[in-house]
Amino acid sequence: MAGEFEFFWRMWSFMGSRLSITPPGDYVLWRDVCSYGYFLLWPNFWDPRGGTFSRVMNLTGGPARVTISQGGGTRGGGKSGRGSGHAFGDVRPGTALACVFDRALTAGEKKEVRGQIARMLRLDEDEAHVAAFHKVDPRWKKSGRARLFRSPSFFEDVLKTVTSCNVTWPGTLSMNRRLCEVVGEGGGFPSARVLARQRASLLRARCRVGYRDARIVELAKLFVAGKKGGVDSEWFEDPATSDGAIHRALIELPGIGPYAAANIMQLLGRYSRLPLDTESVRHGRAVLGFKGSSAQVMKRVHAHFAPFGGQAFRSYWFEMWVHYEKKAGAAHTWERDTTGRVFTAANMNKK
DNA sequence: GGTAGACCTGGACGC
DNA sequence: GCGTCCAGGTCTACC
Repeated sequence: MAGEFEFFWRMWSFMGSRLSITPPGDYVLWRDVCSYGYFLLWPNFWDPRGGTFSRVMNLTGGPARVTISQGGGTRGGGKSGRGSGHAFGDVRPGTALACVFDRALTAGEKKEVRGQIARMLRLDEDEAHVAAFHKVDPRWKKSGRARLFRSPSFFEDVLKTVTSCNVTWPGTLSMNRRLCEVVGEGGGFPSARVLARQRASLLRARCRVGYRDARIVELAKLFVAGKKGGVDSEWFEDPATSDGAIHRALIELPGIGPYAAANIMQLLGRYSRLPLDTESVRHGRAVLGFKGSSAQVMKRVHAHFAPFGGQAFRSYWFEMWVHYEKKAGAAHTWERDTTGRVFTAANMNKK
């Protein structure tokens, strides 16, 4: 009997789990994943030829790699008329998402990973939510753009934002890759618990995070402390918490200033504030035609998008994203290690 | 409240 | 191959 049990246990472990997730009726994987720069940051990987997204997920029973496709994630030429050049571009919106894992998951892990995938892909933003945005800014109704890719956890979103501050985009790519390779379990993004145990000097030397080292460890410790005097993720994710309270709490965190706080707020689905940075100034000058000092252009960009109210960030972002795509091609065609390194305005200007 | 300078890394550039 | 300069947002000190 013991031999039979071992045989079945081995077989069960060897076979990877599969999940089917029904997204909102207008959901398009290639459009809604390749909508924000974080889809290019490790451990995330978008395969522009296959139309699949994969990464290592941190689960209770250990790391597990998932590959997500919609309508099979087929290869080859398509007839989408969207310029995708891929069959996955023709997938009917709302088609079920197929999630394939590299190991068997327990029932508890399946529930856990469904929540993480829903967060990452913004599956909570249903058709009515999208329509509310398009009502305010109809420019994006035809393309259906509305959802912005984010991380499976609030902690990863905060860390990714910290690694995007005061550094050029290739530096952000490098820091995220090294954090996953050096500290992450099984190549996944390091959890708060793991990072809280690290020495700042190790993060600086091996992950090349520079002066952010101590701030990252401090942030991780705050997330581990949670409700006990630290960062209570549930409170931040609770729609009942006011924008003002969240902004005040974020600014108090180490390494989080006005730009990072506004960016984390959009990652929490709160789109009223604009994370204005040097890219915004370039956009203000190059696309909107604003003149003056950086501070003056920033003020004008802010005023320009103010009429969009609670949707300001998405109007601002898609305007800038479309500008990137005009220069570098559609985002779902970007290779992480080539176009994905140079798509920002700062790099395109150098060209 | 506004401003200046330090903080680090990686890439570009000149020699 | 080496040295120098620059971009990038946050934090602190100072006015």
